[in-house]
Amino acid sequence: MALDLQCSQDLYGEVGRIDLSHAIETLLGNDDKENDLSMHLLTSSTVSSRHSLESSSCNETPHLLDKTAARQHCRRLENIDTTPIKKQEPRRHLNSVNILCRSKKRKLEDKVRFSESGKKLSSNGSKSGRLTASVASRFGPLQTLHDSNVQIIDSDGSTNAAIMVKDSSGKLHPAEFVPVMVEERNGGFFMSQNNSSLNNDKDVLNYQENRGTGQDDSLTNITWLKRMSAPGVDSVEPCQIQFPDPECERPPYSYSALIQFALISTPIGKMTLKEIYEWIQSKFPFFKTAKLGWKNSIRHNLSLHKIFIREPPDGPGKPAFWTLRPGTVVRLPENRLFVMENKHGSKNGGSAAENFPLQHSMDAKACIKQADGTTQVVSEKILQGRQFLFTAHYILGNPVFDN
Amino acid sequence: MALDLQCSQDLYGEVGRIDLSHAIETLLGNDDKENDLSMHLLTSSTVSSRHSLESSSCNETPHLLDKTAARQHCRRLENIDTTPIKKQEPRRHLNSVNILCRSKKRKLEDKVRFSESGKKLSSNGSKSGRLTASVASRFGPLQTLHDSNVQIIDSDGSTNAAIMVKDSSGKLHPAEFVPVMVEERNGGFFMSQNNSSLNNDKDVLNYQENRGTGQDDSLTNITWLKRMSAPGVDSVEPCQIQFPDPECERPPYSYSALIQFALISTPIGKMTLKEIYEWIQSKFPFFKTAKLGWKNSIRHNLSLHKIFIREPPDGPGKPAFWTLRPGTVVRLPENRLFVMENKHGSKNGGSAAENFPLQHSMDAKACIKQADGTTQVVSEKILQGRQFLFTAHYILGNPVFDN
DNA sequence: ATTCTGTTTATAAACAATCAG
DNA sequence: ATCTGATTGTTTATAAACAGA
Ligand SMILES: [Mg+2]
Ligand SMILES: [Mg+2]
Repeated sequence: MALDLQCSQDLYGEVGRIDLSHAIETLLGNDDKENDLSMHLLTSSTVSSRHSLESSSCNETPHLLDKTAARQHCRRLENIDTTPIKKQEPRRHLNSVNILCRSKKRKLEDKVRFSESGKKLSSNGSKSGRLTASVASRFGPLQTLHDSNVQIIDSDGSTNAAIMVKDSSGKLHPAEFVPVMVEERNGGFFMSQNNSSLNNDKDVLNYQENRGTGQDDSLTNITWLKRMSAPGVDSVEPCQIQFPDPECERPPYSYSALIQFALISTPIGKMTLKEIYEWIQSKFPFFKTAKLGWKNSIRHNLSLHKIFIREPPDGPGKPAFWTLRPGTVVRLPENRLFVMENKHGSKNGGSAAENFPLQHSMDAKACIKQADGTTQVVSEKILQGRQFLFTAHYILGNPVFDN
Repeated sequence: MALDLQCSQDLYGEVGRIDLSHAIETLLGNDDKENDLSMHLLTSSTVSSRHSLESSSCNETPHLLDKTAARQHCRRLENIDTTPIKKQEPRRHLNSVNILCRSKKRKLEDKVRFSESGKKLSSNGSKSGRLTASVASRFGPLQTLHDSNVQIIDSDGSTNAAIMVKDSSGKLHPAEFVPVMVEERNGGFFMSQNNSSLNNDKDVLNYQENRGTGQDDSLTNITWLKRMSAPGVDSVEPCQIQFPDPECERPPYSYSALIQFALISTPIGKMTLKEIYEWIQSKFPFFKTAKLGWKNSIRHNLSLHKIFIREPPDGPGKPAFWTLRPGTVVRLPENRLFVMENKHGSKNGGSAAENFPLQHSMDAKACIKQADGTTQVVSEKILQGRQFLFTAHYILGNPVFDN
C-alpha cells in the first residue's frame, strides 16, 4: 500500500514519504511494518484533475508536474487546490519599483527595476555606455546605487530626478516629491507624508498631538493610526493593511517587522530578548497561543539580519540588548516610517549607501515635534546634518526596507 | 483518540497536529472525521523515560520539556532518541576563535570571541576604556574589526599581533604566521599553507604542478588533494573532511560551499544557474537522485548570500551569470583557500573590512604560479597591490568564510 | 544538568518576472 | 499577440544542529 504524501515546490511528480508504521500500529493494532504508507497532499479534486491531465496528451493540457507552475496555474485560474506540505501565510503583495535613468546630454537611457527592499533586480543597460551623471538636489547629489554603476539621472538638467512610477494599470509616470512631517521620539524619527502642500513650498503644517501618557502603544492602537491622518494631514491613500482581530488571527507582519515594532516602541530603543517576546505577545495575543517555535524564529531573525544588533550586557550575568542598526528605516502602517537616528555617523551603521540604496533627500521642509515636546520647523541643513535622508521607496508609497 | 505528532525545538510538551482523516479514510474505509489524530515523534523508549521523568520530582530528574535541552541531553547520554520532525544532516563541527587583544602601554586587555565566519560573538571589554591602538604589520596597519571598536593589539610592541588560539584541550597559545603558496587561476588565487619553512624567512618553495589538461576537476579529484601536500608542502594537519562515497552519500558541504566550488572551477569564474546545477550533479552524483527541492535551495542560497552576485546576461534571451563577489574567500579541503581577485578595488565588492573581518596581511613571501604558466616569487608589495590579504581564520586552520 | 541565548544551515513555500513553445 | 508551463530570482517561515553562558 502506497499513498503519495509530499511534493516539493520543484517537482510535482516525485513524492516524499513519511513512516506511518507507528500510527498504523496504534490505529489498527497490527504491526505490519512492511506497509509503505504515504498520502497525496493533493486534494481529491486535484488528484482527479491531475490524473485526467496526465492521461491526456501533452499538447492539449498542462502536465502540472512542476509545482511552481501548478501553483501559478492555481493563482491564474483559481480552480485547482494544490495543498502544500507546509501551509504558509499568504505573502503581502510585493511591488517592484521601476526607475528610469537617463542623461540627455550623453544620450543614454536605462530602466532599472528594484525590489521593495532596494535590491537591484534588472536593468537593460547597454554595456557600451554607462550612466554616470548625477542629480544635484537641494541636499546635494544623489548617491550611487548600492550594487550598480548606474545612477539616477536628471531628465532635463534641473534638480528633479526622473523617477518613474508604474501605477496599477502599468503606466509609467514621474514620481512626486512631497513634504514630510517628522516627530523625534524613541531614538529616531517617526515620519508621515503630507500631501496637501505639494505645490506650496512654504506650507509647513503643524502636527497636532493628542496622545495620552503612559505606555507607548502606537503600533497597535487604532486611534493612533487615525491620528496620523488627523488635523492638517491628508492621508495619501487609505491604509491597505487592516489589523486583524488580534485575539485569533495572525498579524500580517513578518517576524522581522514585529521585532522592529517592538524595538522602536521603547524610549531607549533597545530591548532584551525576553522583552521582545513579551511585547509581541502582549500586542499580538496570537502568539500567546501560537504553535511553539515562534520564539526560535524570533531568535533566528535577530541573528540573521544585520539590522538587528546585539549590544553586550551591562554586566556579567545581565541580559544583552538588541537594537536597530542606526539609519534603519522601519516601515509602519499608513505609509509612515520610523528612521533610527544615526548618532555615530556612518561609522557603526555602515555606509549611507548601504542603508539607503535608493536614497534621495526630500525636496521639502519639515515640522519636527521634538523629544522635549517643542515644535520646530527645520531647514534642509539640519536634516542633512542629521543624515536624515528620505527614500524613493517612501515617495512611491509602498516601501518595505531591508529586513 | 489523540496521539502527539510534532514538537518544535522550543518546547517538548506541546505538540502540533496533522490531519490524518484522509489517510484514515483510505486505510480504514470509514469516514470518521471526528478522530483527532496525531502521533508522538518520541519513540516508545523516549516516551516511557519521559513519562517516568515527569512523574518524578523536579529537582531530581530533568523535565525534558525543552527540546533543545532534550537533544543536548541526548547527545550527552546517547540513550534517548528524540526523533525530530525533519531529520537534518549533522552539522560539521563548528569552532569559535578566541582573540586576545591587549595594549601594554594603555594597560587594557580584552578577549574577543568570533564565530568561524568572522562574526563577533562576545567580548569582556570594559566599557570604561577602549582598545584603539593598532599593529603595524609589514603590509600596513591592521584593520578595525567589522562591528567593533576593538582592534587586534600587538602584545609586545613588535609587529606580531597576539592572536591566541584555543586548542582542543582548551589551552590558549599564540597563533603563528606562516608562508603561503599561491597559484593564480580561474579569476583568483588558490593558496596553500607551507609550514616547513616557518622559521626561515628566505625559504620560498616551488609548487610542482603535474595536473593534466582538460576539465578542471580539482575539487573532487582525490589525487589533486594529495598533490597539494606533495613536493615541498608539508600538510599542517590531515584533512578532517573525507569525501564520502560520491555515489550514495551526501557531500559534507553546505549548499553555499558547493556553489562556491562550482564557480571557482571555471576559467572565467562565472556560471549560469543551469551550469551550477549540472556541475554539482556531475561532481556529487548524490544530487542526481536527491530528494527534489535541492534546486530550490541552490537558488535560495544564490539569492540570499551577498557573496553571490548576479551578472546580467550578455543579451536579451540569454541566461544570466553568477559570480563570486570580489575578495570572497572560499575555504577548500586541506586548509587551502581560494581568494577571488578584487579587480575593481573596493568599489564593487564592498569595503575590505567587510570582506575580511579578521584580516591580517601575511608576514611571508609567496610563490605564485601565474595564469600563463610561469612562476614568480612575489614581494609583499605586489601582494598588497592586489589587495591580497590573508585571514586570521586561515592561520588558525579552521576557517569557514561568510557564506 | 538544564534552560536560555545566539549562530548558522536546510527545507518548503509564496510569488514575481521572464522565457519558450 | 496571447496563453501556458518552465525557469529564474527574491524573500519569508519553520525546523534543526549545536555552541556557550
Ligand atoms: Mg543580527
Ligand atoms: Mg546574492
